[in-house]
Amino acid sequence: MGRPPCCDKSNVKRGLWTPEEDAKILAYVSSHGTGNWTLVPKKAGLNRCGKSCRLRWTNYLRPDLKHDGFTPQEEMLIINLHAAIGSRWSLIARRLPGRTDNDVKNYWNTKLRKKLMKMGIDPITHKPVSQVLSDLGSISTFPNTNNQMSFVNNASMKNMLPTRTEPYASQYSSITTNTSAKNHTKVDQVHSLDHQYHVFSEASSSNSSSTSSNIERLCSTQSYSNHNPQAQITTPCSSFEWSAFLHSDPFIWSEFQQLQQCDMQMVMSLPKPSGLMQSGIVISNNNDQVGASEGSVAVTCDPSMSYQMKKQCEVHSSLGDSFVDGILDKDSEIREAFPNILDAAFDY
DNA sequence: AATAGCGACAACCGCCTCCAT
DNA sequence: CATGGAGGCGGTTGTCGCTAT
Repeated sequence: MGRPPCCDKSNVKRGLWTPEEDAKILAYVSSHGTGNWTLVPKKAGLNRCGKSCRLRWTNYLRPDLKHDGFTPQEEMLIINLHAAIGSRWSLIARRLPGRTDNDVKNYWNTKLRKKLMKMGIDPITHKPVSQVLSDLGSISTFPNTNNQMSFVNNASMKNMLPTRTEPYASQYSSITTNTSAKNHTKVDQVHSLDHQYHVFSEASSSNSSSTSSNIERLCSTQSYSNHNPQAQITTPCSSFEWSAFLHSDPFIWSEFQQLQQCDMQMVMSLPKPSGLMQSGIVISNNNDQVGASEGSVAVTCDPSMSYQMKKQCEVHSSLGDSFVDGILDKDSEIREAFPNILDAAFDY
């Protein structure tokens, strides 16, 4: 026995909205405000589902929405937040004023995912494709090796594989002597990211008794590392350096240089930029790229800029009011209490 | 000129969470 | 404490317009 529908689907209009319908919603909201969307269609004189009205308002009609294209800074933020928290579009959208979760999701699916794949980065794991392939190759418990081939045969994968020689494949292969890593099952490797996201879900539950412990487990950029054997042994002094990867590719490197020249003020003026510090962005104090921790992207800026960003991060972190902010705040606390925590090797 | 293919984006669907009762 | 409903969310589908053939 399922839940009854919120409205009579057969009698409500569906599909694209007309300007007249938009006007009715705007008029209704301007005089009554939002809330109780099930009553909106009736009161506003619309033959639409209340849920549909709410979506139309939140995704399109809201006056604070931006309808222009995404800026490079916004792109960067989306990529890094996606690397940190996965496809939690609403959380990501909250970091982008004027953007909705639908906007971000669509932009990711149509543009950014393809862009990353062209760069040779797996958009799901945010790892270099060669490493993803080597991870797959190392999983001997696959029923048959055709799985790997079907992965490679994916059209998009074909496009990116021959485009570059990726330097880190050998570097990753050189770090397989860690015994703790060997103790992990292959299944663990496959599901390490899934696990991370699962724990995020658990932690986001307000009444979960394990919330605090989960947050503590997640509250640093090592959340990947803690559960990913390969990442674990590469951080913080990973032999793989993103900077080398970025430098090695003229296309990518020129894009980063362009980004570097862009005005970072926009990023810094975001309501809660503290996410930058935790979502994988590593800010360098000099003009040389520094090796970012595994799964992150390094962004350079001049020292004063870096200081300003860090400063602002500190300010905003104290104002955190969301789940992510909670995690980030906790991270800051732990970093202060255990300044060397990122230097410690994790062994589970 | 017709049309197939594709990308972008709007909208929908169904599940989940939260909260009022 | 249990339950039902509203709203939130992520994944998927539909539609439109542009481009290549």
